[in-house]
Amino acid sequence: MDITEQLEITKRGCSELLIEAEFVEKLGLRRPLRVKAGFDPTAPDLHLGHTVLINKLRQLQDLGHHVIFLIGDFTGMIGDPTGKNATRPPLTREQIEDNARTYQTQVFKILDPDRTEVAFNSTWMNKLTSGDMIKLAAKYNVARMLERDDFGKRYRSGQQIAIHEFLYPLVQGYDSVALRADLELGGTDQKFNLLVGRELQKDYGQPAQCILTMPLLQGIGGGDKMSKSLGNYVGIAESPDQIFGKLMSISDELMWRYVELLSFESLATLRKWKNEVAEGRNPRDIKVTFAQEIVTRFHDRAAAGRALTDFESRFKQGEIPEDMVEVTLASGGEAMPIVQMLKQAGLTASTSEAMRMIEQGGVKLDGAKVSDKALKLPCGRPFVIQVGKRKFARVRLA
RNA sequence: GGAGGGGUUCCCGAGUGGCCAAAGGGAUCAGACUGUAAAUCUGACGGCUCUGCCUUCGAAGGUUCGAAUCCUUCCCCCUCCA
Repeated sequence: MDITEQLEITKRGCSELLIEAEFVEKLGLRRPLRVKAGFDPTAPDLHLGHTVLINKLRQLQDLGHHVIFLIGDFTGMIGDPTGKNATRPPLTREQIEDNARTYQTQVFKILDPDRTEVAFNSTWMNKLTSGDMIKLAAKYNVARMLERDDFGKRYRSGQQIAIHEFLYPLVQGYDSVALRADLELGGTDQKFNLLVGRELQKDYGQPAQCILTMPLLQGIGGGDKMSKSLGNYVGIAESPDQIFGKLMSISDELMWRYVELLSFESLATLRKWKNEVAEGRNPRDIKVTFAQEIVTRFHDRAAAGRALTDFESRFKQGEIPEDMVEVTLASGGEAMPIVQMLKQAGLTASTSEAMRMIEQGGVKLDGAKVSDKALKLPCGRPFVIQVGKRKFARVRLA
């Protein structure tokens, strides 16, 4: 593939490519480039936000480059300095290996296992002597460290910076030296650390790696970055229905960002889609195609098909989904107030919320809106209860 | 070590003795609209055996008919100086 095309694919969706001219030069070498990306060894439960970077690795892999999936087991002892959790309990060897395995099963849904080298930075870091460590530390100085935004802020505001935190960027940089990386990928927040790698490689007499930073993916609500704690994420281990439904709920505007960063459709196809939408095609169609692609990636084509038909019947035609949670509640043979059922079936967080939902007309029983808060339901036959648009359960009293 | 400022319901943030389950904003949820969405509008947003009752305003005590608001002790955070 010609260099211009490779460059375009590499830059797709990225935040920055440093330094583009150097990268073009490296491509001109006509050999597989060594592409490095580091990952934290803490418990990995990946969501689509994490996959932005991994997708990029995949694209580079498809271009014939050599991807090194680096697990920062040594760096994990330091913990990336965020100022928040400077002291993190060190992981045991066992935990790290366990996490590494989980990582791989998830990551290899995207990356080609045969063309991916998995490395642990403890491999070389544990061999460094104290003397080597001092030599490494001597390569950088405090003023430069303080250029890192996070360190700078903390320094100016008088918050503590532990000495070992300075080692984090150095170790990460040294990894690039040890791996002779040609290109390192990271989130935009990693820019500083990635640049340290460049500097250290020069110090160690190697050509400096190029740097490709990827933006943080926004959550499904737009706005904040996707994160588990904000609840605006799409986990790659989620069910086809969940993934599909969540992706369909994103805004039209955000959809383009998602497609750019998450889809493997070619840039030409993306341009075509945009034109079509500009000419009046319903963006919904694009979203369906895209959501199908993602479900297929983490499950399979059949699951994607099912998720779609399920989704259509549920929302478009207002029908209830085929498979829903089935709950059996013990009532001791007595009829149970519906608010209790809603709570006990996990459809609402409390009976108070159940009351509110009914008041607001958000509760349906066998498809009919419930308006009586005091309604009691008898034992025996199952009821299909719906709360809001998305929550369903088939509940039976025993 | 010294001086000062704070800790309020998911978050930010008002409230300085009763009208406070606590303003306002954000987030979230429901309803309408729609393309399932966004935007917009409406409403909800501690709990319960729900026209009432119970528990919340860093923690524990105390004053008072009555406290998020006053007092005491303790815990935690921040700013400035050394």
